[in-house]
Amino acid sequence: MMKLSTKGRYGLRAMIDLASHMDEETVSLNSIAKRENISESYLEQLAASLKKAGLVTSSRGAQGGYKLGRDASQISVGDVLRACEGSTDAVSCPGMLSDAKAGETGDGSRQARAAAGCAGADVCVSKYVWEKINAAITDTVDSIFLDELVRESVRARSVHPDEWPSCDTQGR
Amino acid sequence: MMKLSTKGRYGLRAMIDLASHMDEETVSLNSIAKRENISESYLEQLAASLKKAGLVTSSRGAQGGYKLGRDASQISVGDVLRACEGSTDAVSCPGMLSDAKAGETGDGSRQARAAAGCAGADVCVSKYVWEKINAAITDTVDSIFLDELVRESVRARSVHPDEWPSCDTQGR
DNA sequence: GCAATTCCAAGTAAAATAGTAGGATTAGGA
DNA sequence: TCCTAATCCTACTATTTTACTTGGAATTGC
Repeated sequence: MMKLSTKGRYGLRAMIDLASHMDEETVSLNSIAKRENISESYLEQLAASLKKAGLVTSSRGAQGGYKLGRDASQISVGDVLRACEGSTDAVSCPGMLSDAKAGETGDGSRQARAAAGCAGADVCVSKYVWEKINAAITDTVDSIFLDELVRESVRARSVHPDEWPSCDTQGR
Repeated sequence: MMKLSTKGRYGLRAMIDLASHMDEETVSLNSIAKRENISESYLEQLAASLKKAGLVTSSRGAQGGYKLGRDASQISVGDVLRACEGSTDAVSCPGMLSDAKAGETGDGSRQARAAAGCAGADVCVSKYVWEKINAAITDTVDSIFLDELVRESVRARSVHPDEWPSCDTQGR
């Protein structure tokens, strides 16, 4: 139902946590997992994606751990979500990419394409809508950077020192 | 991964189709299903949701069918998606609603709340992000109305009379 | 009455999600 | 040099959600 999965949600939480501990040499997944109340082994998978995307670097062995791959001001929420979720598109319609699988019936007739694709009157008008939705999401997530969120979190803590509103751990 | 499901996608297609046939007395699901290449029985379920939301009206029996519940210029894409999908929120975090299930452990200590909810440093800073994403989506879908899409689809058909780009029927 | 239609409630196969499990590898420190 | 803390890697699995299908009952125009 168009929900962001835990990958994106936990991933962002982990990155904010990491950005908040830039002073430390390295941050272990174990410490993030404890602070954020997320399964460590599940975090490992996210860390792998984040590393692949260059958003974090790691060092192995004892006293090893993770660091941000670049300054927090250069990492957008979109970067994180795309790394963890694969994409931030709410809709991707085959017609938007390559014309996947079209003409599997063997002939290239209009009839065949219509049967394989969407057919009929309104055709890809919905595509026009999906593009707008995707653009709105992209614009939003690409305009928020980690440093802003770290500042926001410091502020939130000082305003409500002993109030920890429950958030998205079991968000489904 | 934050995808709109077929409910929302088919639902919008069906509504555009219906809006394009406002001249007819009623439109049967069977005819929509054929034109849009969507399973009729699946459409029935969407029709039920759309009807519940007041977006369509129906008449039973032979020659029965559906009509738009109000003028196409008064039905937004957001109306349709919310009816079909339940919500358009990409993320809904428990903390945004009632404090569901908090304190199930029996005591109301901070430790317990932290364990049940999200705990630690960044707390609900992510919430700030989710709200922005949800607002961006809402703004977008609530600013597009069916009449615009009908006009757009008429135009699209006249510009590409024999090109039917495959769209979102098997969009996953 | 019969055919076309909406309406309704379950059931179901496939896919995606949200994890777990079990180890191999690496490196710092006692 | 071993021990321990850590990343890294691959696979497995339970649960949930999705995308339908099935089988009918109720309604109404012709």
